[in-house]
Amino acid sequence: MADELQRQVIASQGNPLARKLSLFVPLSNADRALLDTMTGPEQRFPADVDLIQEGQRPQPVRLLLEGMAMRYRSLPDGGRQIMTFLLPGDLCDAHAFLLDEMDHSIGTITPVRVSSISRDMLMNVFANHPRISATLWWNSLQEEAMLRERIVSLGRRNARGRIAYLLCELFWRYEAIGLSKGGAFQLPLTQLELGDTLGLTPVHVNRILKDFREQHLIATRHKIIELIDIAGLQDISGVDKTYLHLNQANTELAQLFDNLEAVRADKSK
Amino acid sequence: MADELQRQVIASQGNPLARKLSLFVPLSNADRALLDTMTGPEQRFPADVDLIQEGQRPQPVRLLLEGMAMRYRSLPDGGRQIMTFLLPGDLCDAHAFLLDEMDHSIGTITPVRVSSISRDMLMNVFANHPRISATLWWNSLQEEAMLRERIVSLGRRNARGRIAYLLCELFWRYEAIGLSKGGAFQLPLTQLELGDTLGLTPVHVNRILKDFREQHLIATRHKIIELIDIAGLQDISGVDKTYLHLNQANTELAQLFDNLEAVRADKSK
DNA sequence: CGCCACGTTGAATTCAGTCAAAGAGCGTGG
DNA sequence: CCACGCTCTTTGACTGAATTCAACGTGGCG
Repeated sequence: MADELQRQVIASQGNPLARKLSLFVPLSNADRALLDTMTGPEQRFPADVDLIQEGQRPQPVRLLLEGMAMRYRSLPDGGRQIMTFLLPGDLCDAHAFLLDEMDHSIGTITPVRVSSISRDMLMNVFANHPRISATLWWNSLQEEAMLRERIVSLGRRNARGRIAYLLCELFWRYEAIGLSKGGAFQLPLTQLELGDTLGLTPVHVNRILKDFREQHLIATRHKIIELIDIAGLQDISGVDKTYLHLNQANTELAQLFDNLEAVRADKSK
Repeated sequence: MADELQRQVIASQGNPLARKLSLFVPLSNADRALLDTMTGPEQRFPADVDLIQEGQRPQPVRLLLEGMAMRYRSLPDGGRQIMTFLLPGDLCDAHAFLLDEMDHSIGTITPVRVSSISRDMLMNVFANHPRISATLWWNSLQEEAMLRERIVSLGRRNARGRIAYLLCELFWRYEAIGLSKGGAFQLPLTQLELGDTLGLTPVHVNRILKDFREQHLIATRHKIIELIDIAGLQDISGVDKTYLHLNQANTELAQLFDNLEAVRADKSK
């Protein structure tokens, strides 16, 4: 317990990428230093702009430092499906740079601060730093797990379940990166955006949120939402937190990567 | 027709993994030889069994050689959501071995033949064979893209659109690995399974398939389905084939990996 | 043959969507 | 400072796509 607290204290400092990746395995100071050198100068973008659009060639990997963004796809009929929300510490395309063409867009929801990681830097990390590579890998596994959970939600949960699930996921993710307070966190999404995420109309989202408020499951003020009864929401959605794989590194494997790193270090002497 | 498809399965021997990965970049003979050495002895499983279950620790990566399997999740209410279908050449968990616990199960739909790739072998490939690593990477990117497309389908398409989309995806995937003939391929799924994939009841799936048949969009006999009017199905679903990223390697990047490989080879002399 | 899972069809029900309109919040500019 | 315009939220009445329930058909297999 004390260990965990200690780790959180360390984790909540400095580089948002390091903070995020340390959720997987503890990072050494050397690791942190390396991660600090990976990111280029900071850029800012306003709300409601696209960082990259469907059909474009992927750009250097971007790291979200502050604010909220989304992966989404525009449909022929004018509709939109939001697939993922990007929170501070998330990488915009940890790997998509292998592909010729984006199959979705990334747009800002709030004003954001981002920094870029060059391809060369990333290739260097993959070639020479197995443990950091592993954490980046874990990061994309977690993303994939979130996509699967979204599929479960859209396929098998009703409107109440979907909304309850999304609120839980966002809360857990904000909590993990130290951006929650009690059960409360900043939720800058409109009801239209919630609907476009969950396959619901904004009207219906509104009705369900009203219901949740009346049942004292949540409270909202301005752009802050408080999950008063997380257990209740979990129950409504049937979601199980383990899919986020927080602090669930396969320790045996992490060890293996450490060894690989040690071997590399030896060779280079 | 069934015979012909079956013969195709047998005829298209050679390593299914190599066949799949070569969809991304052309593989050299050395690459193919390496891929051949990666896989262990063949195992067989009957239909309707789990290769691995939710909550278990991921096992050595499995490669599907023949048959069909699925990733799915069982829900507290007894329901099931199928997230992905695994076809010959697909890896069961190219990377999940980094995690402590599976967040979903993998079950067979038909009898299958699989072989395993040991962790050591995989780590070796990642450490020493950048181009193969890149193809494996592309493979998981493609999987992720399919998950996103599923989300779009479940979130924004009606029942007709969802079914049309799934038929197109399966056709394109079978076609890519040489297991289709004209617009026809083996579809061993029950209508219940289709429903569990698309968030629909089997009853409704049945009605829509009937409608598709009457509109001469598809024809079914036994477990073979023929997409008579693929353009029509695409139109109904609004799906765009590019999300599968077939033959869409970022050539510039592939080159980069080749160079990296060359440097490695030099060093080892 | 007879079982059993799967497919098919019809009728009633319901959850969520659609349409419409009014209210609330917020930035901007007069 | 207020008025305007805009977007977002809220609410009600109606509609409809998909579900549910129920029954019957069918095809493969021991």
